[in-house]
Amino acid sequence: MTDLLGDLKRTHHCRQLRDTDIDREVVLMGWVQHRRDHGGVIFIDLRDREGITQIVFNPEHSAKVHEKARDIRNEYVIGVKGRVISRPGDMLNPNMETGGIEVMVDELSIFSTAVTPAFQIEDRVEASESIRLQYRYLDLRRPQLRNNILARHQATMAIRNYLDNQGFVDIETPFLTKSTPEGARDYLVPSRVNQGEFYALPQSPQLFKQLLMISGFDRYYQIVKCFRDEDLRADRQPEFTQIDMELSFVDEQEIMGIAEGMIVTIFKRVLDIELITPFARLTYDEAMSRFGLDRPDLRFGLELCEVSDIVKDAGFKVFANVVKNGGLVKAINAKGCADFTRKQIDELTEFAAVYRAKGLAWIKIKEDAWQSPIAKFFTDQEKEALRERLDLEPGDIVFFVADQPKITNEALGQLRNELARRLGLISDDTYEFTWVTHFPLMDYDETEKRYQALHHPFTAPLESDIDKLSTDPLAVKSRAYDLVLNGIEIGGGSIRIHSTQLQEQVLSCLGIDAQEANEKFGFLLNALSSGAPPHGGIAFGLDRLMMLLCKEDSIRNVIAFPKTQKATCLLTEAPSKPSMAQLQELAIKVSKIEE
RNA sequence: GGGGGUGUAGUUCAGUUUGGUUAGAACGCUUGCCUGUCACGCAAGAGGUCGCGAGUUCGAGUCUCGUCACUCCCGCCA
Repeated sequence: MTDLLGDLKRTHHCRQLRDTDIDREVVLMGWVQHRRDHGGVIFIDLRDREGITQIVFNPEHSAKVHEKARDIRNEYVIGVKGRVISRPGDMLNPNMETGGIEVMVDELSIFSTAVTPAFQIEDRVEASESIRLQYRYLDLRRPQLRNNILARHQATMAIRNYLDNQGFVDIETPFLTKSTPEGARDYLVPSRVNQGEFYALPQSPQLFKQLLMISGFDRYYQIVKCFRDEDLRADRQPEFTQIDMELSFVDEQEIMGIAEGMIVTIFKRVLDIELITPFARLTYDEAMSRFGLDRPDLRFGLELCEVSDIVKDAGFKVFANVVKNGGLVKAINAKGCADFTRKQIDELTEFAAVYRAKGLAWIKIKEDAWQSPIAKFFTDQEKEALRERLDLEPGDIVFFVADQPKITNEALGQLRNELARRLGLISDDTYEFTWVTHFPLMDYDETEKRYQALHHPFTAPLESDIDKLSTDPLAVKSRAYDLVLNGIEIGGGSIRIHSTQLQEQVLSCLGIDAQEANEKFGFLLNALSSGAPPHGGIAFGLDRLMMLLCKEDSIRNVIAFPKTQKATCLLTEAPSKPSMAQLQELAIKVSKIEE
């Protein structure tokens, strides 16, 4: 039989009491973290959201309460009334915030018993992820996960405060909405009232926030769930949260400034770190050239260096042919790493192969000679040019990738990150931000044989590039920008197209004719022709941002109830099969049913 | 769709390379003892479908095939 709350009123939480509270009569409530029964005196560590306080049951103080306390087990939920006392002499616990005091219990209520938990509720005990997800309510009791969720709350409060001060209005947009043909796979929701038709859950509120600008709300924001039915990763969940913003009458600089201010506020509030602004800015072309990726990690050097011009006529046909066919030969000089073993080099080659690099050429620079399978193919002149370009000194090893530009950059850019990890060049406490700007407006989809928007079809092209839309679409740069933190994209946005005519022109470039455009985005085109202010916006991945702030390597650890890699919820066992009645109501026949 | 890793007690793992007696350890749990611990201590005890299924074998946790789950990555993710 468990106790009711009765007229017990909690007076303090479990991280609150100090020696200034000695002699005070208090009521604490919480979960039993540990019980230490000495036969006589019993100690219990009482835990709540805030922390832990030691409570004491002494038979000499109250035999009846002590007797009752003998039944208490871990994770029972109890309430105690008692007096704060100082700990005797050398019994202070400097490892606990409340280690100077304890509560001598006069009254004990056991609100709930608890079965033995599937795993111990302690940070030092790491259970497997599937057992943690199955008992997520227990996992969330662990300080690490609990603190992540609390930090997330701090972050969203800081965001709401900041954006409110900047004149942003929080407006909700629909979850049951229209499928957008471009982009990720949609989650579909069948309509009962309109049988055979489906809503889509939004991949982002993109179109609605642009409509809100046209409605004149001037500055909109929303901390909002978005849905994408694609395969999961450590930093990708099917439902995730964006800090979504849109502003009228602004340019890139103003949006980036406001976004920086928001990031600064979050870091101050969550980590008490003062970030320095403005953040670094790189153009897309520069990022690709120097780092190989559009999300460069600026915490270390190891920059990429193009050597196509030096090796284009080399006896090493692999390099020469790549250059002849429009490819790119780039290199990284890993300073002082000439002692890499054959095994290490093989591992790195394998690593590069993941990103479709066909090989990884290397040269070790020794005191007297170059040691390398390919050194013999270079003339002295070419060697000298490489030495100068790559700053080659004895003790260095240099890695080359030669392939089509996309592959060369991706493989070598990833190799750069991998080398930095292996060499311990990455500091855990450094936060290096950079904006990446001037993305290409579109790229060419080889499988579908058409141009595709890199960002989305509503992104404005650079004004100076508009005339290239018809002549050289791939050369058109956009007014899009990403914010990158430590090599991870945490946000992105753009100035939008606010002219119907330009929007139609871009859509036609993307192979979407007037009729199709009208079916898919007719409402947007109509709205654009009804008085659209110049506008733009940005959206941040709250989960990724929190992952970095909490030093986690998966966003699952900053989401209260995340899904597994197969997009299931182990706690609720979603998704599940619908009943026949449900399917009939929706006029849906399922073709793949196992019984 | 593809490649890698993992799966053994409630939990975390060892054992699998080279098949062979009763499958171990730590923590947790139960019981007893213990009045100053704080990851209390001491003693005793309970606890196993070796993910699941088939196969090879005199014999399978161990070998083979299949399958399921979790996880990392590639593709995919405007």
